[in-house]
Amino acid sequence: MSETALRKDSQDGEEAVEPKTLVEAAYHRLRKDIIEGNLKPGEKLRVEHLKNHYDVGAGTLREALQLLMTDALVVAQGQRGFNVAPISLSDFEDITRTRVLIECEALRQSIARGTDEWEGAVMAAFHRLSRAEERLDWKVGSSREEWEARNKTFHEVLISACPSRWIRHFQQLLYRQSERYRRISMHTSPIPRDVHAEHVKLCEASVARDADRACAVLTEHIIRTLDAIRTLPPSLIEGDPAKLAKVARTRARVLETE
Amino acid sequence: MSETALRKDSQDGEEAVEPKTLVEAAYHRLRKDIIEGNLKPGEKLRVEHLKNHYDVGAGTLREALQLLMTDALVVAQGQRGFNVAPISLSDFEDITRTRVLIECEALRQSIARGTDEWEGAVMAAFHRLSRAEERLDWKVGSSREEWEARNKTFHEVLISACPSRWIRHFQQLLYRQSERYRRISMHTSPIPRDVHAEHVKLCEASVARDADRACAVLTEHIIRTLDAIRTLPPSLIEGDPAKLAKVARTRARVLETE
DNA sequence: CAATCTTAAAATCTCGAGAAAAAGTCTTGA
DNA sequence: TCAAGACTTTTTCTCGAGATTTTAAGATTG
Repeated sequence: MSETALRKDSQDGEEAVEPKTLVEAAYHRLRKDIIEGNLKPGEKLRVEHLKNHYDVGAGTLREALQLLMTDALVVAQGQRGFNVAPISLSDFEDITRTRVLIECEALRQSIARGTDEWEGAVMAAFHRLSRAEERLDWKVGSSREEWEARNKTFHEVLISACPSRWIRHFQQLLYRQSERYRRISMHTSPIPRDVHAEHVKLCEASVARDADRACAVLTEHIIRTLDAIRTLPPSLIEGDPAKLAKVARTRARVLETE
Repeated sequence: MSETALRKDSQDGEEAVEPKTLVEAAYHRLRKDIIEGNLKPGEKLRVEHLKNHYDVGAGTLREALQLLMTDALVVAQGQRGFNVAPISLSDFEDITRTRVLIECEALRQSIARGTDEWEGAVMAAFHRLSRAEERLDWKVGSSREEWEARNKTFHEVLISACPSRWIRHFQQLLYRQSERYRRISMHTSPIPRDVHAEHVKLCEASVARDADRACAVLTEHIIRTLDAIRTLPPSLIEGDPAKLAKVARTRARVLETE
């Protein structure tokens, strides 16, 4: 159904289980399109058009949409259908701050209760991430996707020893949200940070069981993405209602004629 | 749709807006029944039977169920339908600990950024809660419900000055979860704590802008409910699958013949 | 020209029926 | 007595069509 920590099929590190139902499949495809920006923030999601594009019935698509509300990637109001959740700088600031709170707590718990096996998993994930970072070319999509996946895995493994299901659930929610913003910064931001150095320090501090230092590094790490977004032109981030409506209209026509 | 902080219709303190659609109505009724325990934890939710009871179509009920997954009150797996989210002592411990983290952060932010108007609202909510506590009789349902509502409002107002939508969202999620457990302790627990004294201290510290003390009191306050649950016989809390299946069966028949 | 009312179009919401899957039941055999 | 397999029943999942509401456009009036 979803890989959220509160649900049962969540122990996969990299890839989720096979969707068993059309609703799940549509849910995953929609989520991907929203996070990757194929469906723009604030855009109206017309069931009539989308059902053709995703090859499912109207009711099925509606259910997938309802499911996406769980991740706060889709919003709905009364009798006026669904919209992609809008984005804004203030929202991203909120997400970032809250993520610092949640993820640091998760890391603290993980460091406190992690076993040797956990340390090994951290080292392994770090190593795989390092390899991906070595051959990372921002202009090549596949390379970027590989890094993205391994980065996610690394952060997940770091807090995998956190025993709290709710903390992990919130972490996933916020990470997924921030993914949307990171996409924007990756496509446009010209300042390549030394993420590798940050990962090194984070890995070291964690395995050394220095919770305070690890959290400090992690906080820095998370906040830097916020700074990268802050330098972007506001037009990319702000959800101008008029512009969004136009985008939604044109997009709908495109999907219609496909 | 729901009063979650992330959605738009959330500024009502006491009662939500009128449901504009059948899905919303079914969602609210189902949520009420789950929180109040009319639908037992772990119980199977058969669409075929429930749609009669709630007087909606099958698809409509399915959508309401999907929506309830947002609040983690309903779980679903693959092709095997929906279940009420099970409960357990360890889950409640997790909820409580996470709630302490979230709610303290919310209170800190609220105390830091609250205006005089906020102080006034806190005093007002506290006063109304005190009145309800004066005439609180645990054996009278209406009195208990009044207290429950005002208690919720008081805690909501306390953190209403917290500017973070996500923190407020998580707070509502966790509060709603804990409501299920509190119901159990209220119906059976014989140890009436002096909640009023706790509320007094909490209110005083908050208005005095003493964040550290307020959080300490709040932490105590939240954890005490956990202690109350801990004294209960495990049978009330544990979700025995076999027993639950039986309960589900009989309950389904009851609904069917109604 | 702006504002309001009327009319037409599009989109949402809702329902019931049919296909696919799971669970339950019964028979058969060791 | 227990286990395995085939059959039946129940339940879930999916789809398309009709009713209701929102949105857009056009006409009318001050």
